[in-house]
This record gives sequence, structure tokens and C-alpha cells, in this order.
Amino acid sequence: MENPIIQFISSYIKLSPEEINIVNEQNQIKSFKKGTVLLSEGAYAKECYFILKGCVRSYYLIDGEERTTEFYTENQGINPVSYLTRQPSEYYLACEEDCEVALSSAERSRVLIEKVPKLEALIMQMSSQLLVQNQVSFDSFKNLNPEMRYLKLLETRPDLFNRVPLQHIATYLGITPVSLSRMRKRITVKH
Amino acid sequence: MENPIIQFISSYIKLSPEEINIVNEQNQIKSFKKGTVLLSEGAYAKECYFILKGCVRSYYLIDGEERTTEFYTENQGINPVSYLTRQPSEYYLACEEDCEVALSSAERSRVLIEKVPKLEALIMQMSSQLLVQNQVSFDSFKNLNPEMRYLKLLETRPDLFNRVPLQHIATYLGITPVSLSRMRKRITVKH
DNA sequence: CTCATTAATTATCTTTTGTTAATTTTTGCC
DNA sequence: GGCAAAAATTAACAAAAGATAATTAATGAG
Repeated sequence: MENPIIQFISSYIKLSPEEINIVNEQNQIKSFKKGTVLLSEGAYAKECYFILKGCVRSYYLIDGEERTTEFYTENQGINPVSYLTRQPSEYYLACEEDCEVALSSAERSRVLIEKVPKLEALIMQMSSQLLVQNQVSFDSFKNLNPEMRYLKLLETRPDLFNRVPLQHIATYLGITPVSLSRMRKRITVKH
Repeated sequence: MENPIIQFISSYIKLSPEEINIVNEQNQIKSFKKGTVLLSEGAYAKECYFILKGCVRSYYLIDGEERTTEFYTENQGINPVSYLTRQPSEYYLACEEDCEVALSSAERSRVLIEKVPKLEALIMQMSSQLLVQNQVSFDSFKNLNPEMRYLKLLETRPDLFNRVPLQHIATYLGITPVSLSRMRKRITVKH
């Protein structure tokens, strides 16, 4: 069976067998148990991630409360702000499920691009895509009220509701768990 | 007096006199009157912008209401989502003040990078910086309630309050103009 | 300067969310 | 399977935001 990373890259550009070898060499794959913290507040992110299997959640710890900002699942990349800025991280990254994750670092990325130059264009494209996605998400968050955000999430990422606790979805939607619970009741009563 | 674009670039990398000429050649600078719409919903963005002077606002038109998503001011770049995706724009860009704007396009960027290769690294760095800023802004928006967002904006961009109508700041903060007005009163009474 | 237009504020009422605490349900581990 | 811990729900009340309408203030074009 082929490496999911290779599958992912191949959906964008064609790789020769030797290039596949190089990519596989440069890619470190690790497994993490549910609950593992990949990055802590105050720590320096030395690596970026690509989720092969499982779910990673990013969250801030504010007044002792966790405020979820993102759920990363299969085929999503994580470029921690701390990794890009080389400043201490302001948030946590933790595995919500048992995970398989491909790791890369500044050094390994450099080597990889040197050996397979055509990957650079792909990485730049993905980076620009990431910016677009992030901006669209932000706009959508601002333009919708909590109930619409909830209904939209139900449509776009229904799997999340079977993978992570509702309380984390609540803070992801920008409301409290109590409010989400109440809202869910309100919605089911309506229909 | 030197071009602000050159000043901006020079604050990151050193340009030779001939490189400065090339940059100036490739940069088209235009003036727009307050109220000019640079990009409409449904249109294809053919250009990206760099604000030399003035203020440009991005907003969605939802049920006949304008929902502001960003204010771009001096030394900020605008990469419309539509420019990056080549899809019709979902939002508007309009000048809130008389503006001076540097314009670029895919074609001009390509030529510029070809002639001044060291600009590519700068552009990539700016792109990554843009992603970080956007992510941090999003996180901050989600982690703060409307009042805290307002107080923070007062601190970080006090100039905006003298440049754009409060109703646009209100939707930028994710609330209605009426609610912002009420909140402002609440705050002044408190102190 | 004047007047029409737009923006901002205020008031009233409804809806939703936050907060705290208690209760029920679910989960996971021995 | 039983039990402790975590998660979800429910209840009750306070605080804030949305909606609508009326009033006041500010702006800008002629």
C-alpha cells in the first residue's frame, strides 16, 4: 500500500519513483496516542505536521478554560504560528484521537525542495491556498451567528461530531458548552 | 522624495539603483477618490494592491447589509481571495478615503521576480507573515467578546476611529451599529 | 450658509448568550 | 459489569446583543 503523503502529493503533481523515494526518506512518520500534547503554550514549535490519520486540536488556555481554534483531520497540514515566527507558542496542539502524523522541519523542507525542486511550487500553492481558506473561514465566522455556524459545521464537517467532545466544538463555534447544548435543544424542537 | 514602495521594500532588503528602477517600472500607481469601488461581488479580481495612502475597506453584502471584514491602510497589501483563486469575488473592496494605491498583477509580478529574483524570498516571507497575521487575528476575534474586541481596536488602531464611520467598525467587530453605540455608552459610564 | 442625507444615539422590547449550580448521561478503566 | 471521572444537559437568573423605530447630530454638496 502506498504512503498517504505520496498519494496526496501525486494528486497535484506527478512524481517519479526515485522522487517518491526521496520524499519518503525525508518524511518522518510518527504515531501518537490520544491525549498527546504536540505543542504547549510557551514552547517553540520545531516542526510542522501533516495528519495522516486522526484528529489534532489547537486551543488557547484562557483563565483556565480551553478555547478551541481548529480541528485538523486527515490530509490537513498544520503550520504552527510558532513554527513560522520562531516565537513561543501562544496555543496548544493536542491529539484528540490516536494519530499518525508526518513531521517536517525547516531543515528537512529545505533538503526536500533542493532534491525535488518541483515541490516548491506545490508548497507555495498550498501556502496560498491555506491563506485563502483561513481568510474565508474568518469571514464566514464573522458573517454568521452562532446558530448558523453550528448548522454550517454540521453540513461541512459532520464527522467532527463523532470524533470530538461537544464542549470543544462549542468553544470552536465561539460559545460556551452550556449555550451549545441549549441551542441544540432549541433547534430540534423547532423541526 | 522616494517612492513609498521602495522605502517599504528597502526596510527588508537592499536594492541597487537599477533594481529600484525596475521595481518602479513594474509598479503602476493610481489615485482613487473616496467611494470608488475597486472590486465588486461577482467580479474577477485582476490585480492585487498595496496601499500607499488612504484606507480601503472590504465588506460582504448580506441581506442588503454591509458586513465589514477588514480595513486596509498605509503599507498594507491586499491580496483579494478572487485574485488568488480566480473565482468571482464574494466581497467588495471600496475606498473609504481618497487613496493612492500601487497595483500589481500576476503578469507584472512574474516579470518583476524574473528581473529581481531576490524579491521572491521577500514575497514569500510576506505571504507567510500574512498567513500568521490572519490566523492570529482570527484567534483573537474568537477568544475575545465584542467589548474586548472594541477596546483592543481602540488600542491597536486608534486612527481608524477618525477615518471610518462607526457603523463599519461595528460590523467589523461582529456586532450591529446600535449595539456598538450602546456599548460605548456603557463603557464611558463605567469609568 | 442651508438643507437634505447620512450617521449616531437613544429607547423599548425580544432573543440569545453567559454564569453558576445541580442533575443526568456517557466514557473508559480496573 | 461496576464505578469513578468526564461530558452533556437542564434550570434559573443576569448580562448582552438583535431588531425596530424615533430622535439627535454630523456631513457634505450646492
